[in-house]
Amino acid sequence: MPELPEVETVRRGLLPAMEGARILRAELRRGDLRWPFPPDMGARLQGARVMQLRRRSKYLLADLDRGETLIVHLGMSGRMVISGLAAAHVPGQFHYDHPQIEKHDHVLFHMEGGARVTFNDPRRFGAMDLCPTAALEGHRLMAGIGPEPLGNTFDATYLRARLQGRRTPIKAALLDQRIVAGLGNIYVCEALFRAGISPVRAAGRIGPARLERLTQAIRDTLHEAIEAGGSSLRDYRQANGELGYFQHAFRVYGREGAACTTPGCRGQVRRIVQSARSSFYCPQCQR
DNA sequence: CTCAGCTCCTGCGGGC
DNA sequence: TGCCCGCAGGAGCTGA
Repeated sequence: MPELPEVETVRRGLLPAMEGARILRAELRRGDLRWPFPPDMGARLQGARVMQLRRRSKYLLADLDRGETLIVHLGMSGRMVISGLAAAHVPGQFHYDHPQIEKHDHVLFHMEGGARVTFNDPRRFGAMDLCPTAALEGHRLMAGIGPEPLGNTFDATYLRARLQGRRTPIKAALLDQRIVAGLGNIYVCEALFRAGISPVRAAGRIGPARLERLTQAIRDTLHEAIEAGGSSLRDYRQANGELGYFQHAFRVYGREGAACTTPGCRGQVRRIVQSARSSFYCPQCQR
């Protein structure tokens, strides 16, 4: 499910329940996700205050007092579901209503203030770990991750240097988190479409002007998706990171056989498989 | 170093 | 209706 815009949307949705609040209790309903939790994770979280909730790439980072940071990855199917927060804002409602535990509810954060944040992940490709905040950049999951695409170190010059001489398809290169952080299958397809670049083109054989267009397309796509996700957040109780309204704005992803949306283009969206994953593109206007 | 392919896990939708 | 198959938004690991 979640690429950078979805994780950012989840982060913003979680802020009212988590940032500044203490974790009264972290209820671990199993001992692992993709990897085992630290054996004492529950104890290390209990009573800790979330000083700041950040995002790096597709990771949520909760900086705790005590000098540790909780690292959360949502994998393919992870969600963070808030409940109980509304009660504090509804006059006359004096008790917190939490839904029943559901299948795949793996970790429950019982927050100070009455909210509950439930981590649900059917496929369990997600992950959680604790790391000293000062050592975060060296954590095995963080080390080597490339620049944030919405940050100011990501530009055509950077991309050109990183892609130079690479014969791998640009699609695969953009999915490589070491080159640029946070992109996944959907937004790579969408950005390549907007930039008019074929997903099969060798990464090192894209000229500077087209790389400029590509970096701008990546930024635009992500910004618009975050914007759309944000607008679906008005009801924060449903701030679960599901694809927001932006999915209706996909131009190629999941639209195999549909007419290309480029004005004047007679092309049809095609689906091909690259490194075992679907790529959607218009063969007419993506070169 | 680079790169393709496999792998973890569950759920869903389409075809028969 | 039920079964089987392919596919799914991630990314670490292996081996060529």
